[in-house]
Amino acid sequence: MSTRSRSVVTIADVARACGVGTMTVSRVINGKKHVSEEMARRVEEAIARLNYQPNEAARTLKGRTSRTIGLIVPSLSDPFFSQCAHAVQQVAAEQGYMTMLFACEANRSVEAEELSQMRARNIAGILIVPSSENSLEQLQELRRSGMPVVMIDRTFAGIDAGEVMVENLEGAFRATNHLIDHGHRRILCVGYDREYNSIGERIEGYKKAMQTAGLSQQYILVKRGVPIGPKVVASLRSAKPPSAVFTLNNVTSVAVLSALKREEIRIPQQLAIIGFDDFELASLLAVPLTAVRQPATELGRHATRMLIDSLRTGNGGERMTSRIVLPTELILRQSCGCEPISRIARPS
Amino acid sequence: MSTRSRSVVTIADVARACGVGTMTVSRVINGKKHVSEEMARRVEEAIARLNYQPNEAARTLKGRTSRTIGLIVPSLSDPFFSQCAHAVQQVAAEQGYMTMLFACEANRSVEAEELSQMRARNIAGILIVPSSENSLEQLQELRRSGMPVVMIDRTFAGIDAGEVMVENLEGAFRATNHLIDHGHRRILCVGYDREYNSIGERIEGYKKAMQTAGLSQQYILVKRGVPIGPKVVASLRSAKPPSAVFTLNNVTSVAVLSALKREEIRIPQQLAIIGFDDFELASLLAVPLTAVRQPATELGRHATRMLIDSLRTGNGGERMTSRIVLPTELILRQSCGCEPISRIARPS
DNA sequence: AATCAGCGGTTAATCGATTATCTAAGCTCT
DNA sequence: AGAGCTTAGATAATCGATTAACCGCTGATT
Repeated sequence: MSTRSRSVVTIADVARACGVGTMTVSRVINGKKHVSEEMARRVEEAIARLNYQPNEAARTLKGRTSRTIGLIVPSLSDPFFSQCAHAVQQVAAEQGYMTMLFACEANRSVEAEELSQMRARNIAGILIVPSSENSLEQLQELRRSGMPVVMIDRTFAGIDAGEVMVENLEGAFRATNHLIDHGHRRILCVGYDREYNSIGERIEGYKKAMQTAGLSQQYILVKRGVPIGPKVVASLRSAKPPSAVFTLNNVTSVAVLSALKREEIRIPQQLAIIGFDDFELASLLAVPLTAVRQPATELGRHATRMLIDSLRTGNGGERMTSRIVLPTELILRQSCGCEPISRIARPS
Repeated sequence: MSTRSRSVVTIADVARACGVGTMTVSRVINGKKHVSEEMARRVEEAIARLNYQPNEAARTLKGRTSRTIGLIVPSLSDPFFSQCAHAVQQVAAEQGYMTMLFACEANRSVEAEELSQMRARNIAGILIVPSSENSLEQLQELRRSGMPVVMIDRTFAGIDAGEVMVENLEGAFRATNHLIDHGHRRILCVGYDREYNSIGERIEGYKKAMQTAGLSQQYILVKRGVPIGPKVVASLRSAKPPSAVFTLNNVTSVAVLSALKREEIRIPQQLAIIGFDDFELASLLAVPLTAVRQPATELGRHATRMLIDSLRTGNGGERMTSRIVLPTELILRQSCGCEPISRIARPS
């Protein structure tokens, strides 16, 4: 017994307890060869008895890489991202990796700081839902130093990283067409900023549908932080009021719905609405929201597998331009004018 | 130029570039004394030029503790926890700490694994919303080894850790009384398991209100995973059907609302409902939900400050039985029979 | 009989930053 | 002038696990 009360059990303590060298213990821990079964049993017994646990910092320092992947999402309050994060954590855990989860809250300096931490902490690889162009350079530098990177949901051009996306254009196209099929002619496209390509693709989908139908396009696109609901309400009082809106994401849908409720505007009679990105409570809303569902869980799963693959094969140093694009699904509810299913099923 | 292309810039590289010893560089990085301003400038310039970043693993190994706190929550899909996590991350970042966020998804073995990782990674301190009694022993052991621990939202008896809670009993008492004030006599208390003391306290609040009013209590308490909505619906067809329900948390509220909607049961006419734990979309629901709001952000803030305080003062080794209890707030909407405010404000 | 291969194990170097200890120089004060 | 103190910096030990290099032994090969 030394005087040190820190009670940190090291590999040397275990070795001493068994009367062997540290290398032998290390071999047992890492399942390497050249250890007799008998010895392995003794060592394992000692590990259990002393409640020894390898110091991750030491392992990382020597091994140059931790068995940890970093996940950066813009926000945890958006269920789309939290669902995604959940999937990442599950798959990573199955594969023996820990996940460090960071929410940058769409703050570019926070995101930069987090990326910088990734390098400092010898993260094995990065999963990111990039939220600011500013990080591009930093990501590129990480790529150059051999760090595998997979981008989820959004991508930046000019960076050699994996990509896992959804069919934004197609989803938006179908959503817009659904409104057109319901007889709407003046359809407003609403959303926050267009700094992410995913939003851009959705806008393209809307545009394509409108053009194909020979309709003129109407937009309300604002910067993050600008209240968007009131603008939509105001547009209803304009000369050519829209009869329907297509909201470009979750947050927008909620913002618009709030404003419409506040103003007691009837959905879908006065204004129909269809949103990109579905969420759990969408079906319990005053008027259940028709929405384009994104496969958040699948997105997270695929991205994690892609990252871990390139970790395993060690080709993070090479090009890693895999790209997976997942389909979306249009969930029909009542906000676009479809008949409520329950009414059809059981007329009262 | 050596042959190593790993491109890891070390403190030695920086020192060499300035023609000084590593100690000097280290002093500059950590803002210690005994370095001339002139020298400090040169070193900082070299750090910037070489894009040097201290290796966190090495720092941790030597310093015995990382500037990282671990946060374990049961789930990320529950907005209460994600809001809380957000607050933790913010406060921690302000204080120069990183947050490792883990979601255990109420899985006890995952929680155990995560706690074990905490120790292996020399986490400075732990914030936890404990979800399984099984972790108690593990937490106690971590406490004994001097690791500061703060429990959020729920606590376990017999563990010497900080606690940041809400006034569960009081909140539930007021909620139940609100229903009683509306003339309800048969009030059903519904929720998942009672393995957390926070749920237990809410039940106590309900019980106290009912007893005080001389009413008899009715419960539906099920294990996690059991569908609870149908049970509530079934109770309406019993001999003594409840006229109101008090749901013990977020998840329960949503489950019950779903079932009521499916069965087309009118709220609050056929059944009034009041929930513990408010959420963003509560006001946009078909019938806006009256709920007991918990100060999730404040909870996270206080817990983080408490943890970092004990990290600073280094009294994590001592007793750390601080306890903060935050008040709740009853948010009146329409699910309990109150007049819709908008109707009052502007009769149409 | 001599060499070789593999097994089971030890010793010591290493990863990168921190830090105790030490040297040298500059300064004040009697 | 020399003791005493502060400043500026160097050297080397240290944290705990991994791993290259090495050693002695046994049994097989030629």
